[in-house]
Amino acid sequence: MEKREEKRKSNVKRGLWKPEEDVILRRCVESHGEGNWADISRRSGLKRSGKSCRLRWKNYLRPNIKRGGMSPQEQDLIIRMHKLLGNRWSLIAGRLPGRTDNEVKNYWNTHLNKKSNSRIQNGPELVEASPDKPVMSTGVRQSHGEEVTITNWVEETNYFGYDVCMGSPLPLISHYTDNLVFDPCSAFADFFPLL
DNA sequence: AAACAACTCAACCGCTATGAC
DNA sequence: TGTCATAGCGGTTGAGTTGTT
Repeated sequence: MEKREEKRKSNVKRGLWKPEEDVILRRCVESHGEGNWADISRRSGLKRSGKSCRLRWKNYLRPNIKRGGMSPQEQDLIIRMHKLLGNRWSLIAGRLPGRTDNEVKNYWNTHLNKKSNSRIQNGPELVEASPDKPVMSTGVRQSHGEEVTITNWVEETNYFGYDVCMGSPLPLISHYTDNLVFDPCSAFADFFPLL
């Protein structure tokens, strides 16, 4: 029997979460804490895998989660970060308070991918990151692509000089007044924490 | 109103990283 | 050092929704 078929026939529940399941999971996490998802899965009595519980909590139930449409600032930041990092959704989401990697990824695939492509077509040729050919490496997941030196990366992306995404000589630090400021210093610290 | 296509997004899958033993 | 269990990540799927003919 196929592995996948075996899983489907097991008694682990899958599919959309019901509101009552959310309530149970929330109570369980609040009383036992985040972390041991296999244990939470057992304690909750929900026939969900630990993995499924973790995902549901992380993407929908945890406090301070932000739902709804992306602001123009958020869109802009996603495009810029994607230009630098490629499909490193968790890193990108880390700079968007209240947004999850899954949400950022979905938003990119459904909305911004086209927008970004059209910008690239209309603008000058740019260095582009991709999962296959990352412009830089964070050193967090070395299995993804080859390492490049910081110097090469700065040269390739023109990181500290120009707006890489738009291909125009705009300063990277935006004028936005909220916390969605693309600050190269903090971004650099995120990417190279040991330097 | 019905049929079909296109889109959206929640959830799942497979893989890698990490930590405990 | 090797093995196992678990967490986390990115890619993919598929059900539901919306738009078009």
